[in-house]
Amino acid sequence: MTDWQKDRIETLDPARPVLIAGPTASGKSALALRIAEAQGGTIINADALQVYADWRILTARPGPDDLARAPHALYGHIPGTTAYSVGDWLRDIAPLLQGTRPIITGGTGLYFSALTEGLAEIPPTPADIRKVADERMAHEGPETLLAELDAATANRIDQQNPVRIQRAWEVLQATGTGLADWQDRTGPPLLPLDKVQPIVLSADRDWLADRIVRRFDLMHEEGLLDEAHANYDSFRPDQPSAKAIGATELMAHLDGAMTLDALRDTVSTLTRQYAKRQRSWFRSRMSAWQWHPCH
RNA sequence: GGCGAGUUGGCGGAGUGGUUACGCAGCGGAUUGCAAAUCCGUGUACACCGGUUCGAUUCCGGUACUCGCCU
Repeated sequence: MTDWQKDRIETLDPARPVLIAGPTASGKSALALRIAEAQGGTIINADALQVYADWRILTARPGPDDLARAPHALYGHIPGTTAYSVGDWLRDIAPLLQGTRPIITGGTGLYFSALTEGLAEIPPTPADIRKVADERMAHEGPETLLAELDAATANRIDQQNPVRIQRAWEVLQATGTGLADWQDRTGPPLLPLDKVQPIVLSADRDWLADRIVRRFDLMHEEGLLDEAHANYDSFRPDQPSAKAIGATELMAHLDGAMTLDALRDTVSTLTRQYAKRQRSWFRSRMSAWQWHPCH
């Protein structure tokens, strides 16, 4: 165990929940594991892609050895073909907060913000409405759906962002109430910040970039290509788990359309860019958290 | 040695006598339900030296380098 981790853990109250956010490849999982072993607790996933059953290696989900060291929850519990969102995650995590002390770990800023700041209780979008929305977006374009929104919502959302428009349209369509109205009635959070020990790991840009490349090599050694082969036949680029960075690229590699070196470069670049977006979220939305350098 | 083509920002790649090409990467940002998603913002670069011109990355000459063909 490295010194900073040991020092950090000793300051933690074993009775209170711990939240660990941080950019990809910063060592969140390792820290969570050590906290669980030292103080007890259940490690709960707060990563949007690690909930999926396929792509265990690619998404850096804990493996059998890790699972044996401490109780884990919400990892790989959703089929890669099933849609999943922050709302689903909040509903999944709610009952777990009653049990043993939670150690919530992940890189999805939206999930943490929803958990500690609250999320409007909007019913999930029915599959048929999603389908219509997808088709209309493709054929008629976002402008058409934007024009059908209520004024309050249209004013609030980013009108240049097609997925924002589609979400707002789906909510209005499915519930008859505008997204803005729903958001204005947002209830209290499941886990307010003052009830938890929130940690953000911060990593030096270059240090992380190097880790990201090395992690690809580790994944490769661990059997990334085997995992890709196993997923090959059922792979659909539009299924939810296909959003994992590297999934479509891995398929391209198996098809002979991309060399291993190109795959490595591409995945590293995409991952670095993802880490940058994470940093943006953390900086702007988690300034009240306890920031801690991870190296 | 001769002839020809070329030399544009980190990379790729248009173009013009005087106003931002653009794409990628990089950097910054937004983000209350597909978030590892999606979106927004951000670069005076025109090989070098002269000449013509009110003005040259763009025209002319030379130099250097690159590529091709020839000897």
